[in-house]
Amino acid sequence: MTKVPKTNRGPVAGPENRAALIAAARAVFDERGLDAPLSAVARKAGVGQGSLYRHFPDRTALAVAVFEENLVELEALAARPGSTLRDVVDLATYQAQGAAAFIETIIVARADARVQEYDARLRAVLADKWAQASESGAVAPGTTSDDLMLALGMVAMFLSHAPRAQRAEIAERAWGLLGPGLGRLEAP
Amino acid sequence: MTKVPKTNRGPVAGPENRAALIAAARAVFDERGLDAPLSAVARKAGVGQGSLYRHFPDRTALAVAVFEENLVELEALAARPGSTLRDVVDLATYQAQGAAAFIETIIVARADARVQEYDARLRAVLADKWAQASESGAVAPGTTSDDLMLALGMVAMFLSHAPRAQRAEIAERAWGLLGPGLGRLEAP
Amino acid sequence: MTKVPKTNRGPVAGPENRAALIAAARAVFDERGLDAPLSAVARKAGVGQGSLYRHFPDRTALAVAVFEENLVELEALAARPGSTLRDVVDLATYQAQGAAAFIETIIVARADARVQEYDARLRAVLADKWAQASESGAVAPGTTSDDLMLALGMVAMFLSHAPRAQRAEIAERAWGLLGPGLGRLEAP
Amino acid sequence: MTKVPKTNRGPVAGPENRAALIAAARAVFDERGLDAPLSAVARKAGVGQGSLYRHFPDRTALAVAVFEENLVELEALAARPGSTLRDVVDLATYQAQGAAAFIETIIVARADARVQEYDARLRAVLADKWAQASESGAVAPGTTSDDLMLALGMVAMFLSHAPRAQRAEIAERAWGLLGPGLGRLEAP
DNA sequence: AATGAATGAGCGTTCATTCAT
DNA sequence: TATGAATGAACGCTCATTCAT
Repeated sequence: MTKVPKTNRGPVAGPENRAALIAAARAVFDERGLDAPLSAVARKAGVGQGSLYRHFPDRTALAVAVFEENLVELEALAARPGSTLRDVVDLATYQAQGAAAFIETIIVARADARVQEYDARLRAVLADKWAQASESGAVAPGTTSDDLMLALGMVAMFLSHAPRAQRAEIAERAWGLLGPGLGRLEAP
Repeated sequence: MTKVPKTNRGPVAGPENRAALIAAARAVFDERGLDAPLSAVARKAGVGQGSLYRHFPDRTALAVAVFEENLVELEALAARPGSTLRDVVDLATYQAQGAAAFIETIIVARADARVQEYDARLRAVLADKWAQASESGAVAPGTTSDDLMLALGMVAMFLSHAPRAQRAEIAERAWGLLGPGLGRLEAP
Repeated sequence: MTKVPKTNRGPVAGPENRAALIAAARAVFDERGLDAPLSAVARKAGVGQGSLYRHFPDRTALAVAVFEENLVELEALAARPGSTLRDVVDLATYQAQGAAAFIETIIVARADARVQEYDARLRAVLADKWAQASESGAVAPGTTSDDLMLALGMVAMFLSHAPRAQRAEIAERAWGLLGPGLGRLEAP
Repeated sequence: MTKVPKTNRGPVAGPENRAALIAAARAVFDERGLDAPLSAVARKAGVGQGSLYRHFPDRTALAVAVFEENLVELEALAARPGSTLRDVVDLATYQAQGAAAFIETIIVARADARVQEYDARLRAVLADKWAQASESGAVAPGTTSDDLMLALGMVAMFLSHAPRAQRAEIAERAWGLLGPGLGRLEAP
């Protein structure tokens, strides 16, 4: 008559669960749309509802976590010696396509502290790279890295509601239109 | 189980109610966000739930009605002799600021027949005006009116989630970035 | 600017509408199930909601009307010289198959005065014919016309929820089981 | 927007709730008719709406649960050495009187997989007992256990809409009529 | 620390019924 | 007299959130 609890692997499971939840969220929201029930994420991650809440108290926390994963990649690329501003923009665009379902969440919650922190970090990466490109004359005169943030925001926002299959093409066309206004972006 | 309705002003109330509902929807969604309860719209319009559903069976119908109101204005402007493509784009941008809360609804429902009809009408207005502007060399070489649709879509989508107070400034900056890629847009 | 009311053919339309409504009710309830909206009946009959209500203030009124149409036929058959009790039962069974969707309504509303009046008339027809059959020894000893009412009720009730395509076969099997308990029912 | 639930007795309440819901359903549907609101069942069971839906996602699930409770009893009786087919039929008839409000639900949903499974189990019990009775010559020649299923269906369906107080008497009269067609049903 | 059943407010939607025209 | 838009209570259902285990 001894009870056999399903599993409770103790503290070690924490980080694993966190990662599993992020991956599950990417999959679930991409498949079932932005307002899929959070319970579906927990189920997909093989984790209880309560654990989801412990790690991510709301949708915004989940979205920020996804973008932070992406941001780490982006910062790494930016730090790589030969990388250009254009490379960074291209990666960000590519990431947006894979995190489309979270974009709106983060835009809506732009006043949230966690989002603002993320935003500042992204802004810093771009500003830094922009300064480099600027020295090489690779940006349009009279523009700033804020313009690039705006452009990226527009592209990301538009991609966020595009059918997955068309995202790449749309992104290319969109940057085609924005290119002349921003500059080459390719530092030598 | 007998119902005692407060008032029933009869069928004449129909068109009035329709207009009241659209106005209420503009107000409610703008104040309370895109997923304000439809019941709030009915209440604000001073109309029963059932009447809301008779006029607008779903959110998309409401959004399309708002955009169709706007489109009539836009078609009138486009038909006015001296008007330029830029005038049309400016009006569309201005309208988007006032209908921000409906933009996402219509983008999400892009496969819906009612939306597609609206989309075709808008596309026609722009294509027509684009052809004029093209003759005067007011558009960037190699671009088409589809590029303008994309640009308008991006701007509108981005405005849709911007705080009302910043929309005008954002729109201006956005078109500033898109201008070089599209052309002057001002037919002589 | 003269208003053109759809149609209002005056009092003459009354009886026509009544018949159209009954026919529409048969069709609609048979297709869409017992709880199809009454508005669908009005629409199918090409008649306003209000007119439906004038003629038939509730579902029961509609059901009773259908059964009264049937009852007229049944009384005519019963009055025809050579007809046997079995003929009457067969016709009633056949009618039940065509009015299946109304049977439950009438059973549920058995306490309603209109239903009781219908019930009494049906009972009278059967009792009369039963008396005839009884003289010829065509009914099982110890049974009464009340037993026949019960049997008919059971068959009708069961048919009321059977798929249309199986009703005839079910009816036959059912009477096959009930036959020995009731008697031949065929007066010479 | 924080919720303050009255109580949450935790997972242990699960099985208790399930039983309470079935009991509540029996009571509520019997008192208030077949289409009593499900919320009334939840309230009577002292359980949240969501819990009702977790246990029984629709009316059919509730009806099947009730009949399965009954079926367990029936199978037990059938397995008892001295029991006759008639005993089984009598118990089923008795059970139908207590579950009257669910009968129609189950008949209407006859295509549902859960109902079909129940149906198959019931059919099996009757077929088994029928075979026994058949050996003793207790069934009418030319009939099969399918005829018994039909008869039981008719009786149950008719009972389902009979006033509680009259059910026992009606059942007796009904089987009185059906008896001669089916046989004695009493194995020695 | 993890689980997942329980909770219940709130949503969209339906439809019997009324009544100005 | 006929029309059909207006009404609004009530339903089924979902899901973010809590908390006993």
